Amino acid sequence: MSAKGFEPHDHSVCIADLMQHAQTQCDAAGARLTPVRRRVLEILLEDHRALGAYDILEQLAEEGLGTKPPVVYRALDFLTEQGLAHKIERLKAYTACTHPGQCANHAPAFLVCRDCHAVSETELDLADAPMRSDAEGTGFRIERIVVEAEGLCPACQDTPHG
Amino acid sequence: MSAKGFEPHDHSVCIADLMQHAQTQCDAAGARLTPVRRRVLEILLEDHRALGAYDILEQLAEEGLGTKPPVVYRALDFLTEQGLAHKIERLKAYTACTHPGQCANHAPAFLVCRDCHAVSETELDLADAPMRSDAEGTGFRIERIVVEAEGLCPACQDTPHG
DNA sequence: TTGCTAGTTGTTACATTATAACATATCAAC
DNA sequence: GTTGATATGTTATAATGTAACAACTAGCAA
Repeated sequence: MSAKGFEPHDHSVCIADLMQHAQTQCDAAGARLTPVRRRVLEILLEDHRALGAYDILEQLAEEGLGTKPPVVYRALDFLTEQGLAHKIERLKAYTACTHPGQCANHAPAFLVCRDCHAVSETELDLADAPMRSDAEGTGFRIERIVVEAEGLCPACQDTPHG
Repeated sequence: MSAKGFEPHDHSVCIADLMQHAQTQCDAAGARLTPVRRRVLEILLEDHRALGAYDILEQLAEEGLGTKPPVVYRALDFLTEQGLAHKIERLKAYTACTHPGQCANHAPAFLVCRDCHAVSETELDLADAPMRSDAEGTGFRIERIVVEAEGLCPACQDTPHG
């Protein structure tokens, strides 16, 4: 699977696969995918979009899973630490990882629709990261790379505010 | 302390050049580099670092140039629209552009020290942007690319919290 | 069983970042 | 000097995020 956000696919299978992977990975890591954490991941997976922390919290509240900001921020911290979700810095919003288990030599890179916040994720090979040579020349030690391309997804080019 | 690519340089010349360029560019564009805007740019240029909006505002306040958030945010909006400053999304902070006039076919890319917030800017050729092929394949229209490599600058590798 | 430990959740309170909206002032052209 | 556009001053509040501590829970050991 490459950038799949904007391409049709069987999304229920997509969700099931990623939830399954999440459970497996947490088991292997000795981490606990508790009800809140699991539900936050499910909410993020409902759509390939970025959601604000308070949007997620609203859903949790409706379902009786928590009403205060720390609840959702802690779940998001857990999920991002496990590599199961990512923050889209540009939007201050969060999205489920669609390339789990590929974080070793890769950095996630995103296509982000500025209109509907749809997100498509691909992986960037760290070996040929753009500014790698600059970093090496100056002795800067890169730990993490944020790559976010902002623009309009196909749907929003046709019907803005979709 | 200054870091242009984290390399030593005559920073007073660096500042003078960039201020001169800013003035020229604003004149050409029919934009007004007013006292507040000019001063904000100068503050950003004092160091090759990213500063929070409220840090800048604090300086403006000391100098009697403004005390309320909109003052600094409006100046920053102006400067970023003119391509004279950039926002480092990852830090919610702002830095002066060190490659003015190169925004046509290039996207700025940053090395950002997570410790001292020093910033080094390079330009990325949009033609070989990482996710370009993905975007073209799906019909996504890229308008802007955020590239921020976070890590430790040489100085902070030696003396954390420098 | 009891109680310990580590991790998770609940809650209060607050910090930080950012913007909407409207009044006032200034500039630049006519 | 009037006018229209642009810039600034100000109030108020929105949106995002965190520190700190109390309460609960699961797993485990005595």
